[in-house]
Amino acid sequence: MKHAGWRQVGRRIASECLAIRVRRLGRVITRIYDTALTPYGIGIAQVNLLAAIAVARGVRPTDLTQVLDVEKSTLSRDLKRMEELGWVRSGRTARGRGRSLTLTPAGERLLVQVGPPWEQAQQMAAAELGKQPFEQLRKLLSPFAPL
Amino acid sequence: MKHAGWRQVGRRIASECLAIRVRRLGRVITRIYDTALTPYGIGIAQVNLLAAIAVARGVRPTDLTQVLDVEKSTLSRDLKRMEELGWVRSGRTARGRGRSLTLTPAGERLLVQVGPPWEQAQQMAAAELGKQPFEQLRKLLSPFAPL
DNA sequence: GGTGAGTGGTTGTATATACAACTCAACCTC
DNA sequence: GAGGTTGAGTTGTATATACAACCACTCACC
Repeated sequence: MKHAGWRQVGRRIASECLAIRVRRLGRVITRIYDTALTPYGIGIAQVNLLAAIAVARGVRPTDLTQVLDVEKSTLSRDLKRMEELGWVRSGRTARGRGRSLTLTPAGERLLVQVGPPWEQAQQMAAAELGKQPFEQLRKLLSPFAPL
Repeated sequence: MKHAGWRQVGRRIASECLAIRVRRLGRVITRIYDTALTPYGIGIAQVNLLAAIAVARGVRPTDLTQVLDVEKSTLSRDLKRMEELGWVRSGRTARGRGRSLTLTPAGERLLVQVGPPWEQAQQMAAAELGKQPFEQLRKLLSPFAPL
C-alpha cells in the first residue's frame, strides 16, 4: 500500500469519509426543514435557538455554546439577528457574569406557529430517508439532541 | 394535545428534531477534520471537491451539483476559490455545454499529502463517537457517499 | 478596596451554504 | 439559418459557521 497515488486517495476519501457524508446529509435535511419553515420567516438554525432558549429560560449565551456545540462568535451574531427580529431578549443575570436570554412574547408566539410546519418537515425527512433509517438515525444521534 | 403551548413545542423540537441533531453532528465532525487539515491549508469541504474531481475527471460543475447535493451557486464560488489556489483547472467540454473540471498537478499532489491527516481525522472521529456508532453511522449514511 | 487573572462577549475576516435573478451560449424547430 | 427555448454558470444578497484577536467586566485575593 506504499505510494498511494492521487487516484487511490481520491477514491478512498470519496467512498469512506464520514465528514463528507454527514455534511451532505446536513445539506439535504436542512433544505427540507428550511423550505417548510420559509413561510414563517425563520430557518431550522434559528428554530434551534428559539427552542433551546424556550426550554432553558434565562440561559446565558456561554451555556448555549456548550449545549449546542456552537462557537461563541457564531452564537453572538445569531442572537443579534434574533434580537433585532424581536424574538429574543437579553437582560442581566441575577448573579454572576454574562447575559440572560429569554423569548419575547413574539418569540413565544412564533415558536407555537412553527410547530406544525416543523412536524411536517420531520415527516418529509422520514419519507426522504425511509422510516427505518430515519428512526435509526434519530436514535443514533440522540447524544446530539440539545436536551 | 390541543393548544400546545410554547414550552411544549420547544421541548418537543429540542428533544426530537432530526435536523438539529444532524447539524450539530456536522459541526462537531467538521471541526475534527478541519483541524487535522489546517496545516495543509484546506478544509474538508474543499477536500470533498478535490476528491470528487479526482474520481470523475472531466466532470462538469452541473454534474457535481447532482453528485454532491450542492447548489450550483455554492459550487460556482467554491470552484472559483480552488481555481485561484491553483488546485483545479477547467476547460471546455469535448461536446455539449458547460465546462470540464480536472485537478492541476498541484491539486493532485495536495490530494496525496492530505491522505494521512484525513485518515487521522477519521480515526479521531471514530474515537469521538465510539467505534460502534461510528461504523453504524457510516453504514447508515452510505447513500450519501458521493460514489 | 485595588489589582491581576480569567471569563463572557464582540469584531475582523474567511468559508460554506442557499435562493433568486440574471447572462450567455448551445440546441432545436421550422 | 433565424429565433425562441432551455440549460449552465455567475452575481446579488443573506445566513451559519469558525478562528483569532480584542474588549470589558467580575471575582478572588491580598
